[in-house]
Amino acid sequence: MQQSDFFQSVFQVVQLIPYGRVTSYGAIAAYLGAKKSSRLVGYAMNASHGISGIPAHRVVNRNGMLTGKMHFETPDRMQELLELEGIQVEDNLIIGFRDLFWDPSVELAL
DNA sequence: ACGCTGACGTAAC
DNA sequence: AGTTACGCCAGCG
Repeated sequence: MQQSDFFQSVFQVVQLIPYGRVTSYGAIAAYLGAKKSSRLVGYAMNASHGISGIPAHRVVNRNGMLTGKMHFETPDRMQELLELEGIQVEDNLIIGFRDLFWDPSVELAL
């Protein structure tokens, strides 16, 4: 494997995100037991470009803001994909983010 | 081989 | 309550 185990874990969690739901980098990092490494989660997403099945558009920052939209094929692609899943987005901010938030440490840890 | 940057988040001031 | 600084680790210049 080229990517570190941390990266693989991130990809796996991201793929587990249900349709119409979103999560944050920090939530994934916390689930992996490295909340301080939240930056690595975002960085892992950057590596997900060459991997299929990684809905990076469902991963946003703690504010529910589409900070990484600029890294997609097109800056508008991320918001577009979210709206297609029924998620309302305005000014790069997910509306009802708290309600759509999917926490792996809660949904998976159970 | 070395250093800076970067899809974040928390702590400190 | 708002702003600044730091940590984390991999990728790239």
